[in-house]
Amino acid sequence: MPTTPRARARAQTMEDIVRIGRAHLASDGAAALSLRAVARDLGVVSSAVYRYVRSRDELLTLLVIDGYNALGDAVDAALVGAPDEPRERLLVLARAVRTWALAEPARYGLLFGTPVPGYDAPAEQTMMPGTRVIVTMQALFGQAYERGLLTAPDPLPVVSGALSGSFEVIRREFGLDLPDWLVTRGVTLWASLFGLVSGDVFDMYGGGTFADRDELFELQMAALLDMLGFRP
Amino acid sequence: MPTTPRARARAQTMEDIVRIGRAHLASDGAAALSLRAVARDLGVVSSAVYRYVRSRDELLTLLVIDGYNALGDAVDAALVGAPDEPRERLLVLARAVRTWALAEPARYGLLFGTPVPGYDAPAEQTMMPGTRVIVTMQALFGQAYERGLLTAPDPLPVVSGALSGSFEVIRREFGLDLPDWLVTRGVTLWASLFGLVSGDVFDMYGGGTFADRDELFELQMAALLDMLGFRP
DNA sequence: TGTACATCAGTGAACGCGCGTTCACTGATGTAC
DNA sequence: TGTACATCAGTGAACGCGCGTTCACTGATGTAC
Repeated sequence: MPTTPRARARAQTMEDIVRIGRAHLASDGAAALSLRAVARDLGVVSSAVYRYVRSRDELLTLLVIDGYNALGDAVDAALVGAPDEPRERLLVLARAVRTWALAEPARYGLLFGTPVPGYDAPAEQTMMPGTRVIVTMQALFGQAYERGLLTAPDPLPVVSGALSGSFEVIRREFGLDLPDWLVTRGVTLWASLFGLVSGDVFDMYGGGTFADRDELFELQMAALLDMLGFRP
Repeated sequence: MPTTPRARARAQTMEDIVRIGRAHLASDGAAALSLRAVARDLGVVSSAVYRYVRSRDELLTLLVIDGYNALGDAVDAALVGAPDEPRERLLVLARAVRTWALAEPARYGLLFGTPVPGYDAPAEQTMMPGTRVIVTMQALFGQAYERGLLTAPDPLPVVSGALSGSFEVIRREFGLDLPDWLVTRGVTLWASLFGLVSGDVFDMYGGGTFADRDELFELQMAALLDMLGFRP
């Protein structure tokens, strides 16, 4: 894509900045991310970084987008070889999220942890990459539903008109025709999955409480997939 | 308790330091918490704070303990007036956690969000207050089980010897006799609850995605309590 | 193909600000006789 | 009850470090004629 040497050098430097930023995120956390430190590692005077990045916040935004895409790519890659069976594919997706999060705790924290004080991710830029995983999940909910793999709760939960309207917007956006109860349970699964993963990554249970966390996660996911409506 | 004027003044100043620290946590985040800033607000020269607190990390520890206790107190207070019905009491507990978290996002983030880089909470001091809510939950699981309100999943999940051993330790520590499947589902409920709450507090769904988040939370909790085994 | 001009990456100094922690000190409060 | 001494809260200066951002500048790269 970049044609002239200068343009190629620029693209390379841009990549380097994000890579170095990632490393600083991992070692010092998002709040301590500093353009001066990035410049030092880049081997350049601090003001030079401003040729590439308008401000510290813009670098944070680049890292947020980079993180969402890395997670999305990891999930997509894991699903490529998975069997065409919605429950199994949801499990594969969940495992991929957890594995990525455990391997990249700082990036995971940037995306799903405490917000960075004084920083608001610009929705126009982060929305698309930020919804990749939930979009994939929704599609799998749709498949499971169409194939009759899900049992509706009995009695059906009562959803107010206002909230049902929100669900309708989601249905239209994703072009999926899921009933209200499934949207509800789907968003419950989604939020719960991030609870399980955060519990592991942020070490919410004490260090040695559970002998085998991988196994615990499998059991937890099984419980949550039952909750979604898969017949046991 | 403190008898001499000097001791009373000391206790008061200690309280002030924690109170000011809480305010800074809320406005600037844990990573930016600074003893100098606390000293400024306390109306005292920066080195004076070292008469009360050994280091910045020690102040963080005080705030962690303070936070866990505030959450524990909020939950206990909510349960005082609640009916003697395990499912209802679990709902009340969950609502209390969420309400507290939404009212105190910074403190919630300190306890359950991204770890503060370079800081490790000393387990000897934070363990006790840190487990208050889960201990209360476990007791409610126990009550529900004894009263026959819960249906075991069928088939029962298979738990390895190692993990079952971890469950046994928990059973002994809390003096409760819950079967493995219930410990599993209990810890799933616990982690999922914090997923739902984090989703709300850290704004994981976009701002206006759901018309009524309180209602959504009720629906989500209903789904999770079904998952635990309450007959619908 | 060669020249003139425009673009751009990177420099170095500066502004004004923040931080944690140590240290020798003063003066007030508490205690033992 | 009074005095001598010990304890302790708070001061102010200092050390050595960090940060984001702006600005006028040099020298290399790219482009239009």
